[in-house]
Amino acid sequence: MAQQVKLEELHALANSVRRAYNRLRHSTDVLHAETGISAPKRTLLMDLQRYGPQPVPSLAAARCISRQIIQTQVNELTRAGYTEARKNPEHKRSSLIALTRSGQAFVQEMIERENAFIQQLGWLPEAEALQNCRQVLDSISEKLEAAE
Amino acid sequence: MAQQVKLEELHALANSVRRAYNRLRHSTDVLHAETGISAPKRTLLMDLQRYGPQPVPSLAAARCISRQIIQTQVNELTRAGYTEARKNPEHKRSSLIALTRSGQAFVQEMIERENAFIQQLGWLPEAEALQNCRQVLDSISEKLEAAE
DNA sequence: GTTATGTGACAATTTTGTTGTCATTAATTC
DNA sequence: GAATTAATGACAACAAAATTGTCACATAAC
Repeated sequence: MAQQVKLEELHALANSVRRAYNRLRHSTDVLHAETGISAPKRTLLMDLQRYGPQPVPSLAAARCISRQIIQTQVNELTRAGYTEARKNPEHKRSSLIALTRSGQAFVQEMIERENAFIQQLGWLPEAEALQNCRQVLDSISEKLEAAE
Repeated sequence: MAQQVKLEELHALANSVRRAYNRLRHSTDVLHAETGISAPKRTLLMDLQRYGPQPVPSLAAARCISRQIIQTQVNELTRAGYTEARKNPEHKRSSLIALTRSGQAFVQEMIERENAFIQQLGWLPEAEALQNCRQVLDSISEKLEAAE
């Protein structure tokens, strides 16, 4: 019985995650529209900033999509000067994709644009609530990841 | 300064939402692969069960996408017997999309398949943590929605 | 009654992602 | 060390998902 309640709570959370994701994607699409960089590429750049340089297959695995599409996006971002390939000390064949100076500046601008937008909303949840929420989501992601 | 920390916490949460969304989508894709119903359509069916019958434009607005794509999906789901159009007492032209008996059964099967999978993971966060997390996500979604 | 709006239908296009293949290079195994 | 296996980048064909634009028509607003 208690289990039943918990399961429903989890379904409800999954629903809220989808809702937040869609809304977040839409708001940032509008906010960064002028940059001409699509949502998948923006996420890629953000990930590189947050997690540091990574090879293409690892970027693909993190998002559960094929490495081919990430490769294409990276190629285009590299052509645009936002990313570059660096030597990988661990694997000689698979180079690390890293933000260039220009890419770092681009990410910084995105963050500042988002910060301004958030402050314009004039509201934020408690920092502790945010942290707890993040922990729950991350632990779910990790569990699902491990279940592969 | 404290504001700076909070903003970073929010960016981190947005990142966790994206990560959880992708992982969730992948896991459910695998779990429901045999049904042959795509993720967008599954979400549509789930939404109809959770929120009840709704007109097409409202389903589109909830997901921040054009009404045309929802219309197409609804048409296909109706052809498959999972949804049907019902008279809308509020708007005479825009009918309510509802789950048929067969659609309800399909959703029920999905839920049961997911429940079995969750229990197989042998783990769940605390119900209270889930609830708090959901509240934070929903309040963010609502704020973004209101900011349109 | 006339105008404006919202909705469903259809079509063309773009974006995003998958799948398959190939050559090459690195890692593994013997 | 040689042979085999696996991983990576590049390319191509294809499929899915979503956008944009247009049209007809019924409803709502004026």
